[in-house]
Amino acid sequence: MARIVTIRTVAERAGCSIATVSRVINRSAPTSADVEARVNAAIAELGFRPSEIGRALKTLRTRTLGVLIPSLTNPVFAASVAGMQAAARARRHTLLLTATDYDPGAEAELVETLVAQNVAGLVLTVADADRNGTLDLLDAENIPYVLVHNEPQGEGRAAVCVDNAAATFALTEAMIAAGHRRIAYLAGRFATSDRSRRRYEGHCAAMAAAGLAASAPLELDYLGEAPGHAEALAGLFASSAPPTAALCSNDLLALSVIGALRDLGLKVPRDVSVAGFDGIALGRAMSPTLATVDTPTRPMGERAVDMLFEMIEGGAAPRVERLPFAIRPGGTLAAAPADRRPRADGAPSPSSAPTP
Amino acid sequence: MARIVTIRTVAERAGCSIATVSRVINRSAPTSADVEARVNAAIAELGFRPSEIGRALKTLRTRTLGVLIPSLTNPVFAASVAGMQAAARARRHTLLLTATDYDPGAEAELVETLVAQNVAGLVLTVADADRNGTLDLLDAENIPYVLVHNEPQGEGRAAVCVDNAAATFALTEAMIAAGHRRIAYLAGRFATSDRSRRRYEGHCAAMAAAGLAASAPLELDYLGEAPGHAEALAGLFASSAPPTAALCSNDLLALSVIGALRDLGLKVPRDVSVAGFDGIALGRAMSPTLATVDTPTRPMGERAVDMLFEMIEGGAAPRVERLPFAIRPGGTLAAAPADRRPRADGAPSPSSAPTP
DNA sequence: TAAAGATCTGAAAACGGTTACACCCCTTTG
DNA sequence: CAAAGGGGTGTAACCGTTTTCAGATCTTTA
Repeated sequence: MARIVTIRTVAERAGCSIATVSRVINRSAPTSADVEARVNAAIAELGFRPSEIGRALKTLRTRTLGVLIPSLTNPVFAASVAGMQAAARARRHTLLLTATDYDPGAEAELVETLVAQNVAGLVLTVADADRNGTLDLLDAENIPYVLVHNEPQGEGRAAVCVDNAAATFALTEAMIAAGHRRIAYLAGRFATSDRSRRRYEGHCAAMAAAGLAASAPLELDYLGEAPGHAEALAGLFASSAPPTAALCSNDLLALSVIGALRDLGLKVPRDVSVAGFDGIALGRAMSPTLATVDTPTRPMGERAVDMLFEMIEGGAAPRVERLPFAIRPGGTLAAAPADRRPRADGAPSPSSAPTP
Repeated sequence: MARIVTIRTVAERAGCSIATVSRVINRSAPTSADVEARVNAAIAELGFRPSEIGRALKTLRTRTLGVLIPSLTNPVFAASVAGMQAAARARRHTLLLTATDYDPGAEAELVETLVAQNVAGLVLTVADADRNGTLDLLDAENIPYVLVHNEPQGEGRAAVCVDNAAATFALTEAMIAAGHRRIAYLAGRFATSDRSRRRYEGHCAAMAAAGLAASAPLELDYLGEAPGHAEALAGLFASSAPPTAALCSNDLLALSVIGALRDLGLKVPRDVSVAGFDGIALGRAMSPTLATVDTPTRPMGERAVDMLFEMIEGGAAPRVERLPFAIRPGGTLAAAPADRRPRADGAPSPSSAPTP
């Protein structure tokens, strides 16, 4: 099965040496028009296609890029992989795709698998780019890679991302402008991830700028069928001064939180406003629409691959590239309700200003 | 860069031949406990990982599966690739992923690219599995492959799909039961694809069974930002006896159609009922929810890879496996409106029966 | 005690390409 | 006319594995 026709078969048919065939294929050295024609004819007749394996063994470099993401089920990563695929195809490369299923422990093994295949370079979305043994290893072995969605500190590592802190700052500002004072910050399982960290920093900065106290982040597991978010949130929202808004570190988590709030008998956005982060299509389609941060996921994948090639071919130095984002207003973020407990002066709460 | 440490380095360090190292790694022949320990120690110290390239060159078989899909942006394919990835990982294989971007002409070239990488097998979603030169070529070269989402005629080709005709039959029945008599059938760009064909057949069969005439399918391009569906649909719905329902050959198309109908001033489902096919998450989240056929996309990807391994390892014969589907009722499919034009006897239309 | 296994190991030949090197032949130049 | 140069080609080494084959050592059996 598979391929029986090799470069030797072609050489025989064309009446020349395998070296000449190779030269014709790769235009790596001048060849006479005569032999060139014979070789091309033989290739066409035999349906020959040079084995990438044989080629790779000699050059120790494949026309393949290794990709590692948490999960394809998350439309954010699916979109960025789609972008990578398009950019790679434009350069006649293919993607070797692996997914960790949100298990940071799987990262090392999967990256090793990819490296063992002699990929030309890697595009990775890891849990934490700041302290990551796998990335250290790649640095040491001088294997080119670009991070996507991660936002590492400093400029030592190549990455394509958005300015997570600035985005969450802006989103928090919008919430504050809508009159919210007690805002819960809900983080996904990746609470320890670099982007989660940057996002929370942005949130805290915005709260501080408004003279408000940020609450500690509540870590939730946003995967699986029945994550039991309702119970996790019950305590938070049963307090005497419950949050009037919940800022979720990503859209999928926001959807789950909205469902959990509904289970608790709370209406979104009447009782609680909710916002997410990422800008998935689902958020646009649902009702009310999801307030979130729109991020250019597909272009991020494209840019990551382009940057990777700049490093591979041009020896470009690694740098962090931040793509523009936009706050997307949505129906889930409304004016804060008037305080449920009567205030001392009995006046209506000033926090019921309309959404800007 | 990349790997400097080869099997030779390990052999040197362990004080044995490379053949013995290979034997220890693969347990392909008995080795003494002594040398085994030395080799394993050397491997660990050097951080050696055998090159898949070198291995593949000798065995002419990689631990890699080639995947070809139309697009990752469609959650249907993203989910099935996620399933493939999981199943492949369980067998220590990785996926080489390519996408056609809905261009059937790209199929041949991309499959060739995959084959040139000596993949162990292929998982494909093609436009048309019935007459497909690329598949003929794979058959001739005896390269194992499994189709997903395609529903080929006969049993000559391995495939994992749903019974498209039966599903559309059931969906059409539901529409008829809701009182719809004039149903438009809207197909995506893949109007000539095998699954589109089977789906339309099921629709026609259900219409015939109810003594109704099926309309010819209207082909729409459901990609891009502004597909201009509104204009395409304008003629159809401006007729004197416009359809009261639209059956769309997939969910993404259904979403686009709903938007186009809205642009035409028609309300869904008050004026027109709409149903899709696939069961994407978006359909559940939107309001009203999308009536559709729920298909097990992720399990389909898993099953396809498992089936592929059965063929590669066990030499299993190709067969078509149909996974179960379910009609998912949704708010976009409601009772047909009473006929707008008064009937001869002036009586109310009997078609306004409630949804079952 | 010699012959016949059973176990373990190493040398070397693949696998399918690329490429350094040598070579031939033809043209140009001193 | 000899030397130099260059275009076109072939030979063979090499890339990192696996695997065949033969050999070495040790144990068992006649």
